Amino acid sequence: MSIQTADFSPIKHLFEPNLLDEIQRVGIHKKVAKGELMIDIGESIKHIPLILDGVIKIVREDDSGDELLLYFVEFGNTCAMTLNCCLDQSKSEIRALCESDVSLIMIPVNLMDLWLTKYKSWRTFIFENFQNRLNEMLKAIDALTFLKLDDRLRNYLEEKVKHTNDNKLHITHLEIATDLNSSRVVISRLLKQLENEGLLKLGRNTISLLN
DNA sequence: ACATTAAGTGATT
DNA sequence: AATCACTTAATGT
Repeated sequence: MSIQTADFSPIKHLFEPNLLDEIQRVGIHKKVAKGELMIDIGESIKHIPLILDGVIKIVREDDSGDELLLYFVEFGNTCAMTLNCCLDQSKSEIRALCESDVSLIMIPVNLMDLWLTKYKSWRTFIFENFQNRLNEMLKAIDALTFLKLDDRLRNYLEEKVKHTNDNKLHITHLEIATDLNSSRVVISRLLKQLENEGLLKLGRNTISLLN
């Protein structure tokens, strides 16, 4: 996939013209299909992803191999954890999966430092990203420690709907359970409860949010 | 028709 | 809230 076919409009306003030129020259445009693994835990990072379109989900894994959803990354953003890894050349602490089809630009890591001194808009972009991610992370921690599972489930569903622009979600109870690091049975019961409260409608492989 | 996968249920910790 | 041990229902081959 050549860089020329990439639609830059989502990030156009973020960077100064000179930088945009350079991004166009050195960036590699990639399209990744829904469900694909982008970065796995332990992988070293050679490129910084700039997301043009789509949503990526960032998960953490515990010792027993259970996944826990940390947050989503949308267009015009980068994953701060990735940036983190780039800075000290360490291995990835997280796993990145495509929540939808994703279109992105890969920037070689070595340019990251250079651009920090060279372009003001790049600095702003990086700092803002760190800020955003830090906030997202705080939200994730809050949810984890202060919210009961049924509240977390509700948040989760809301966020899903926001990302897909469709209040009919195509997802299984098991998938939700692994995202929230819970068990399928519990999720099924909570969902049933929400259905009885009239908040949603359940089907096989689908959950329809009502309002 | 049979096997596989998703979802529902009661009991137990 | 989690786990077990089922059952039932929907789908794929």
